[in-house]
Amino acid sequence: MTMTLTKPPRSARKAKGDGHLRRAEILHAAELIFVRDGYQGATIRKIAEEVGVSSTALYMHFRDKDEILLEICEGAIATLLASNNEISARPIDAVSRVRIMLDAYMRFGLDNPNTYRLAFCSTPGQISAMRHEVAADLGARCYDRFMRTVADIAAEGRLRVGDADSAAQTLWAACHGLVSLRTGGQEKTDRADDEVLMALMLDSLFEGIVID
Amino acid sequence: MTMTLTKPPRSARKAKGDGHLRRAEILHAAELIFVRDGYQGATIRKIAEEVGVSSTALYMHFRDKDEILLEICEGAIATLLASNNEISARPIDAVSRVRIMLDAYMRFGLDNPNTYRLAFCSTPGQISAMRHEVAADLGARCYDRFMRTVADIAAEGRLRVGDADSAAQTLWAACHGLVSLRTGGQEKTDRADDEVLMALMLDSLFEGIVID
Amino acid sequence: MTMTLTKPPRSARKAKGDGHLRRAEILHAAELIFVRDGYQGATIRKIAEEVGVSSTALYMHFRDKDEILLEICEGAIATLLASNNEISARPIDAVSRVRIMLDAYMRFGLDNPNTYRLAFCSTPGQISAMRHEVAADLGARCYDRFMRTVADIAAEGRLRVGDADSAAQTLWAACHGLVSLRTGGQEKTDRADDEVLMALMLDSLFEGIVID
Amino acid sequence: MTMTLTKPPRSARKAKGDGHLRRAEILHAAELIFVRDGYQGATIRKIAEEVGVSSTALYMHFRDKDEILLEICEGAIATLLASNNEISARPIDAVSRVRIMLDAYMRFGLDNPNTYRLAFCSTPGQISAMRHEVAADLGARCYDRFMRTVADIAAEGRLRVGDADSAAQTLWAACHGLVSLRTGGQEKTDRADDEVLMALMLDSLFEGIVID
DNA sequence: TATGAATGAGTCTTCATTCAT
DNA sequence: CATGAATGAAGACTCATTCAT
Repeated sequence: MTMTLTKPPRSARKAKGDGHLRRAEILHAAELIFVRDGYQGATIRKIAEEVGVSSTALYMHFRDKDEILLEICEGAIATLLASNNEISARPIDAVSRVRIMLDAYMRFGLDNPNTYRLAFCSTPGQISAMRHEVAADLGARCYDRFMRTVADIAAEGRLRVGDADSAAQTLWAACHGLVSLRTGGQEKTDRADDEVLMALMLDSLFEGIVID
Repeated sequence: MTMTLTKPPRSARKAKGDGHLRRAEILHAAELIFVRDGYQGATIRKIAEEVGVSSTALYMHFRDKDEILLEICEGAIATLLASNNEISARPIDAVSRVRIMLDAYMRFGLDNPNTYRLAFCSTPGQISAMRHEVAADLGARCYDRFMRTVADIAAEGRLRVGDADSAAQTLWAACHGLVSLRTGGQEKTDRADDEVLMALMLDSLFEGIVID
Repeated sequence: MTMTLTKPPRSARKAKGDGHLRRAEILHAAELIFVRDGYQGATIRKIAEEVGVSSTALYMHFRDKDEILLEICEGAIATLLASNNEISARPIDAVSRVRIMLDAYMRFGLDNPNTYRLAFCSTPGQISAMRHEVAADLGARCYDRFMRTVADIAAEGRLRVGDADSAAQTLWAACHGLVSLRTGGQEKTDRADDEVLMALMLDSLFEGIVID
Repeated sequence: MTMTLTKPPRSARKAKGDGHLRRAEILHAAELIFVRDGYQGATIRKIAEEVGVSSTALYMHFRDKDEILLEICEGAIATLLASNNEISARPIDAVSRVRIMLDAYMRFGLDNPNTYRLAFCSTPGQISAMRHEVAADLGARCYDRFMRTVADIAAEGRLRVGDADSAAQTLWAACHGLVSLRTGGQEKTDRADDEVLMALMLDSLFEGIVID
């Protein structure tokens, strides 16, 4: 029921030499800085320094700062979309599919905390509006894929609430919260293991945390 | 079972004379700016302008920018701590107390979205490390209060999992996720109402979202 | 028939201390740089260095770079407008008034070459469009004052061409050309004196340079 | 008495193979950019893009940016020099020759506004000093040719002032002023036609604008 | 001959912060 | 208590130019 979902190396087709290597390098460095210093704290200079090139060099590969950020977001969301598409096609019952999707979602977040936080914890308005649409569209399709699977549960009559959209949002939000807290660095004392928490989260959501 | 928990208006009178009034005024203005312009968009100058004084004046009352931000966070967390303390003292069963705590927590977040995000969604490193400890400490006590109440459920033998800490983290994280998504501005289409989602979240967590 | 017309010191009413002194200092320095390095070559940094302050300091007195440039232009044009207004009110014949205006115009240009070139030799589009209107309006009124005086000549039936506007533009343009060349640094060999050229220009324009 | 004097189109064929064609192509493109974006707005990159080659390629043909600019200026001035030489050889009276020269001069400026402004309205210091000499020398010969023709008028005893140099500078300056204003974009309202102004300028200069 | 990648210097501008008053 | 003036560091971004290929 679990599934490891790490971001692919972004297809480094080095046919034309190494042009795309630098691009990937920059994206990687940018992600590192984002975790460390937050969205706005990730300056062009810091990223360039991390890569080991001059600030100017970044502008050869990306139009502006937002393009870097957005590309990371898009990559993350696209990965999740692919994941959701794949899982939704599996010939198993709807409840299992939803659980697996959520599990994959959380694992992705915990495995790629920087990318995750950038893509899912940043306020819009921090990114250029125009480009934001692309990411928003991908995200919408990603959520849609998930919501439709939740609707399958409803179709089986197994949903405690009739509204598939509400149920989907609730489930997604809960898992998002787990990743968000665990990757936010808000170290609470005596933290249980990620695995335990993920399993408990899914169990709670589907079957309840208390015994009647 | 619900409980509205909005931060008090912090007495925004423009009356001169008392130093503490000015301090409160500044905090109030700072919060407004946070709502409008986000974390890093809240500059000292904007805050000063909102208050109607010079930038320099802020330094009469606060050591630096972070101190303002941190004080707001502390206020938010302190409010929640008070809430948790009050609820935990109610002569009702543990499950109800936990539900009410979570409900109050979510309402607080949705009612004070930017204060919430500032306090609970910002990465450390965005705020001066030293001062962060104070907030972290308050947050820990806040969480502790909550966790002990969850432990009460366990003591009643009604917890599906023995580990109260894991359960508490899971519950808190799920509710945090809801607030986080709803206040993050990642507008998904066709959103159900906040009230519906909050209720559904609690029901799902406690009793499960699917029917066996 | 001549008239010295140097820019006034910009009314340094130092009632409120010395706030306006810095402003004047900056304007003065900016003018110097403009002559030396041209319009776009006059950077904020160079101006600040000339004044002896940091670049940042300029922003306390001017919103942005264009505001500095524009203020200089406005001052120059306003001075000319005042000159034209004063001369047009003199109780002498129209031809004399026009000659004196042109004379004053050329003298202003030769006495304040930097200001002059900035105000009259820079292409629009080099300055923020919005602010440009103010200067354009002043310039229009300045020209209008002149043109009306030329129209007085026409009313006296002494204009070789009926169209006062064309005549006015021609006269103005010719004198502008003299100032432009003499202040442009395009040192031609063996240059006669400014005084000689100015007189010759006016004589030629009004009575012709050749003898029939 | 008029004479159209437009710069030749400089053979903008894209055919590869000959180095000199490329050079001409670049000069042609550079002129286009000057018209569109002005002196400093004409960047190497824009020029290269217009030509359809990389920025680096320009350095195969020109030492640096100034060399391109300067070559355009030289071309312009050389064109004028050729014009002046041709006109000065015509078997007509000196006054006519001077009028035709000035007419050709103004037409050249109005037909090639940006080349003109580049060559005749830019302050030295905007262009590398060393290279400026070449253009200055050409300009001097150009002016010399003109001045000698004015001297012919003086030799005929028809010059109102004995000093041919002063007269030549005055005439040239006046016509320069017309072109300068008309190409500077300082749009005054209700502008008469270029043709009218040019004719009026020449008539005024030679015969006077007022009637005795 | 041409290029993609890179760079250092420089552009305007904004920030949090300090100091003399 | 408050301020106007000032500043150094930093922000994103552009430019002319170079170098290895």
